Amino acid sequence: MGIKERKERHKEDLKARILEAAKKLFVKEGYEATSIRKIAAEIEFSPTTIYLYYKDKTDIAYALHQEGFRLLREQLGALAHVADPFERLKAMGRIYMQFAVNHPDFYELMFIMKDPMQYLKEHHPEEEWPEGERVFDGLMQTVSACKSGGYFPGMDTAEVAMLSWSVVHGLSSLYITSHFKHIADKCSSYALPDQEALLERAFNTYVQLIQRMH
Amino acid sequence: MGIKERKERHKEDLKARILEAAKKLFVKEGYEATSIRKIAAEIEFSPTTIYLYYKDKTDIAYALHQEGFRLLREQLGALAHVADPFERLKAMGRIYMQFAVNHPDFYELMFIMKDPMQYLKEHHPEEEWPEGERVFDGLMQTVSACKSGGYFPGMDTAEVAMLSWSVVHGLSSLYITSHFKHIADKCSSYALPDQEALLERAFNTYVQLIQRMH
DNA sequence: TGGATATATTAACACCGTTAAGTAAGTTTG
DNA sequence: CAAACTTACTTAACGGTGTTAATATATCCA
Repeated sequence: MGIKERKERHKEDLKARILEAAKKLFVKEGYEATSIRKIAAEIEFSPTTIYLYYKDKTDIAYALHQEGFRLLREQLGALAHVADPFERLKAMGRIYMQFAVNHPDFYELMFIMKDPMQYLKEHHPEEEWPEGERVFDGLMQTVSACKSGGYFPGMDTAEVAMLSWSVVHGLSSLYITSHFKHIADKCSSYALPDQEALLERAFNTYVQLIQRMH
Repeated sequence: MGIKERKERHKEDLKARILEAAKKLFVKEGYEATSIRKIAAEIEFSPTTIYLYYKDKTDIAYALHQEGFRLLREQLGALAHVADPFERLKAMGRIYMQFAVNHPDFYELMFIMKDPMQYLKEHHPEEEWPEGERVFDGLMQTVSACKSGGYFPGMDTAEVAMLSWSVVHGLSSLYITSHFKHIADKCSSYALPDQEALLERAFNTYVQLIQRMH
């Protein structure tokens, strides 16, 4: 029943097909609901086969997290057209938050959940996190360029980068975990409080703050 | 075998004893490892008894989250002695982050995990979150007092409050989920990067920004 | 051809949250 | 007083989870 005629099909790289199936389930039903057994059923293999290609579930979590970073970098690619460093910094924040809003499950896996970081601890004990470092480097470079343009005088580049990341992550994660929703009514003096508009406005407040450091 | 002589002991309020046991396990082993069965074993009752006092596990999660808020408000009590609103705002941020560092499991339950918010959606559909609102109100009042003192001219109180919360939450949560750890080496130009010191420095950068809005 | 090697399988372990059904004790009521 | 009812708790079970051990099957190479 399916377990027979699968062999005829291209079995090119089973590891890739497993990840593909995992991604499909993950996007549709979230991480928790993406069980090893369901992944196995999706590709019509026995559950234990998964373990021949991935050590355990956190291994798959990390692979999905990498997938998410590919997607994020794709979005960040639009920044290449923004010459002015301060405009680039602002656009970066907006794209980051946009990504969080559009792909909350991926965002969760990349920046909220502990599983992928746990994988790192066991497989790259030297505290390496290539995906995160790469994006953070881009942020550092942009902040550095802003400094060259007279922004952030007397401030440490890394500290400004960390703070900026924390701002957009704080906003994004409180939105995703729906913590914002429950205090949104206190935040909008007028009319209905569109969630995403609130994020935008809070971010603009941050932009106002750093704009004056010029 | 224990199931006999328990009745002699004070059974005052079993619901409270369940929560007590849950809290003990939770503090020692974290949320995931705190299973209904373990809680039941701890108080020497059958697992199903738990369900006579708590609807399901997210119900217990919410109770623990409330416990965490009691603890946080206790820490925030020290703010009563800080008269100057801007100093109070700074102290508030530091106490908040200190709480996250000292009680990461509670912090996770209160501000990172979805379970307690899920409970809210089912039991208080009117978007109420008393614990969160209470703390956020305190923040709003402090920001408002700062405005009266000339800070944040022309800025919206709620937006500044949201941003400030996002800053300390962003820093705290990235620290707890150990995302910071993996880019810490890029942040400290010199010597070993004490994690908590990094948080402090990034927060100070934020303070620098808002200090100039005066 | 025969043996090693890789690949996939079945069966099982030890958990989990949760529900249905049953039991024993205490309380109310005729 | 005894029967009916209620309360508090239990046992048993369902359907799921991640993961490991043991087993089979097919492929490749000597």
